[in-house]
Amino acid sequence: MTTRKPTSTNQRNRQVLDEYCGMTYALHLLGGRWKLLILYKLEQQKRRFSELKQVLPHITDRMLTLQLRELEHDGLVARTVFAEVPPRVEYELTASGHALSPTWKSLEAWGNTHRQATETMPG
Amino acid sequence: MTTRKPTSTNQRNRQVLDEYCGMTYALHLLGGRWKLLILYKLEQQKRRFSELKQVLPHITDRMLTLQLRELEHDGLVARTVFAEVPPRVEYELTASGHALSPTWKSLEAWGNTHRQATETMPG
DNA sequence: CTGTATCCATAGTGATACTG
DNA sequence: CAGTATCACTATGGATACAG
Repeated sequence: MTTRKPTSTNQRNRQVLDEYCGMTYALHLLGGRWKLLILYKLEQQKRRFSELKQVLPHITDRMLTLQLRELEHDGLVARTVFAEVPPRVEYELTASGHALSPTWKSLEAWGNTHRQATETMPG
Repeated sequence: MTTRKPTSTNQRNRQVLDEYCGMTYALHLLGGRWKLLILYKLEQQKRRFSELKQVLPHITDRMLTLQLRELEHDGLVARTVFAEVPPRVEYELTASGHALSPTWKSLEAWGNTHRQATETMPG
């Protein structure tokens, strides 16, 4: 039975999250292997589906679609379909998406600093 | 065979990460359901194992131990064992752990803002 | 070109019982 | 008190084939 629902990732207990802060909420929106990377690539410029695949070399069609859908659902990415032949779809960040910039700059800075501080660690 | 190694979470392809930035590196150190919460609780004050269990009501012994070990291994948390009876162990943030404060304040702020902006969204 | 459907492997998490 | 061991389940991610 199990009622499989593979069309959505990160749909864990929201109840648990609600007990905590915006931080945890944010982490769940951003969790997973690809979302931050996608956001990062879209911050630079708006891109088409195939362009995202090129700048995210290891991602599969399925995962890109899935992650993009969730990002769209969560209001971080806007999707524009052009009624053309061949079909064209463009993705770009919303205001909320762009508002994340300071955060991940901070996170990136911390990551780099901490990485250096522990660079002798085995991989 | 599969060589099960359940003692460590978040040990995915580091190769993929290396292509990217400190942000992604940081996300892998911080990923998972509990780490940010643990860090958050430890920033307020140093705590014992049982005290952490109390402030993290839904966590299991196993997960708390696992996450704490990784945090310790990654240099974010310091563990102090007191040779007493009954045993006492205290956890506290390292300098690197504390250095994350600005980041998660930023993330939390974004989370709260975005949450309000989308609060009409269905759960 | 931009996806969707199906099947599958693995990582992450949790429940429970047991130990120094 | 502060863990460890074992087993099980679910979510996440991936391969491949197919479709509008």
